[in-house]
Amino acid sequence: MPTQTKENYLKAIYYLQQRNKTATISELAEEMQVNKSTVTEMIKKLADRGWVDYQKYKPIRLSELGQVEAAQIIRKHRLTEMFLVDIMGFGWEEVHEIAEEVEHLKSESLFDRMDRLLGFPDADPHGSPIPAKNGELYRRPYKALSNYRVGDTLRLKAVIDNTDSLLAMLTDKQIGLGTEFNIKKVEPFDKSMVVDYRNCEGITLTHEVCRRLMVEQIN
Amino acid sequence: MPTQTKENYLKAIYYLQQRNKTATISELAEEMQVNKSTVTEMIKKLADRGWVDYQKYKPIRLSELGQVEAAQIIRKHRLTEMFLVDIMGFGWEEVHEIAEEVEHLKSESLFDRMDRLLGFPDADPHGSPIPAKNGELYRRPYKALSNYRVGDTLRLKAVIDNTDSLLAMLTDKQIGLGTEFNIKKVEPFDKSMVVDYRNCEGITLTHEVCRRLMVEQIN
DNA sequence: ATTTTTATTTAGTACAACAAAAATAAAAAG
DNA sequence: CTTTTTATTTTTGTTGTACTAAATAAAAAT
Repeated sequence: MPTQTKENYLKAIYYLQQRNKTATISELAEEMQVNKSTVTEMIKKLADRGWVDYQKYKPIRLSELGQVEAAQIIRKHRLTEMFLVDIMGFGWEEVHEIAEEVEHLKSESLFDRMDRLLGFPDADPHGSPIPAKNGELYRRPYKALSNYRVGDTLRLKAVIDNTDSLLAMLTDKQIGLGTEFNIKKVEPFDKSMVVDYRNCEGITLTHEVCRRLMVEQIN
Repeated sequence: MPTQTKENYLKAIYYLQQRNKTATISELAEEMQVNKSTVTEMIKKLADRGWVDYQKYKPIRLSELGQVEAAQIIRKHRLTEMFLVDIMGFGWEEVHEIAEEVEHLKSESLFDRMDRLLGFPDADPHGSPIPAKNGELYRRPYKALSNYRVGDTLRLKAVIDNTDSLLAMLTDKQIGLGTEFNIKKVEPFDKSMVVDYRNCEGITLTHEVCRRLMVEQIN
């Protein structure tokens, strides 16, 4: 059974792999805010327990086992977030921190019950998919809003790299999952977008924001 | 901030104090299933941090601070149990283990939210009182069913020393909080009681059971 | 007053998580 | 293809938590 720290390493590798197919010692050291030597040591331990495939000086990848282990932690995290929002009434910008703690609980029955009470949801409150218990995950092929152009109509399906402050801003602007955007203008200078949605017109979203809004096209 | 282990020591001292006004090294060693020397060492650390009043060879007591600290853990435990039963639909015999884990979470807002959703309950699903955040606790003056005699009518208000198997047995016998008992007979030989309740008549409860059923008299 | 019980001290183990500095390997640049 | 740079690993060492066994001391009981 991994400790909390080891679980956090597994998560970090999982996310890095998702971005870059692979993880490096340096990336992990940056991510975990520790010395590279600490990471090397830790990776050896994870390799010993069969959670990562590792040969020295080579990039790191999760093993089958580690993949499942990591996915289960992420499953717990995302189920918890969904539970906190849907059942307990928290705002979507409040739940990440709490879920960071709860995801390390061992009681499987707790998470199974959440799952059932929520009707076996397939995404968390930010639209991130919830892995199955066996580690499988259906990733939807959404693209970022920043990839579209004037005239396109898009529905918000997920927010990635979501920090509390980003989510709070979106809430403030009345943007949530399901919101439908019409792109009115794209500024060539800074790639910011002017969009309409709901009863809001001519709202400017910076590129930094648009990069994080994952949408599906509906026209 | 206490570690999980230290929190468990605080709880253990709290419970022992409740029974005996005070806790000893030996009792704690037995309770925590560790060597006495381990306990001595740990108690010194707790004393250093101001959670227990301790002089060597003398009995141990929680300090004001330790009292509050312990009460808060117990608050979290009991709120969690209540939440698991009332909101999540677990049976009262299923929740102790889960709550043992959840009680160590640091997110205050989670427990505050549980509290609110439950309507600020004053007892857990087994009738044990829930401490306030400041550590205060209103202990009701219930007595054990075993203290009463033939002809008395009693309402079940709490189950103490509740193990999962005891609770499962009570559920099986259709006994729950609020159940009203009529004492029909008390066997002098083994102090077992024959009682009527609901639609059940002539049910025998051993002394071991009756000692753990805390009741109020209603006639 | 001596024995027994209980508690403490001492000395040590094991493990987790970390870092600094030196050594080494791999990759990039010349 | 050698040199330089960068990335990684090794070595050595720290800190903290939780624990034990054996020796000793204090308190309680006979």
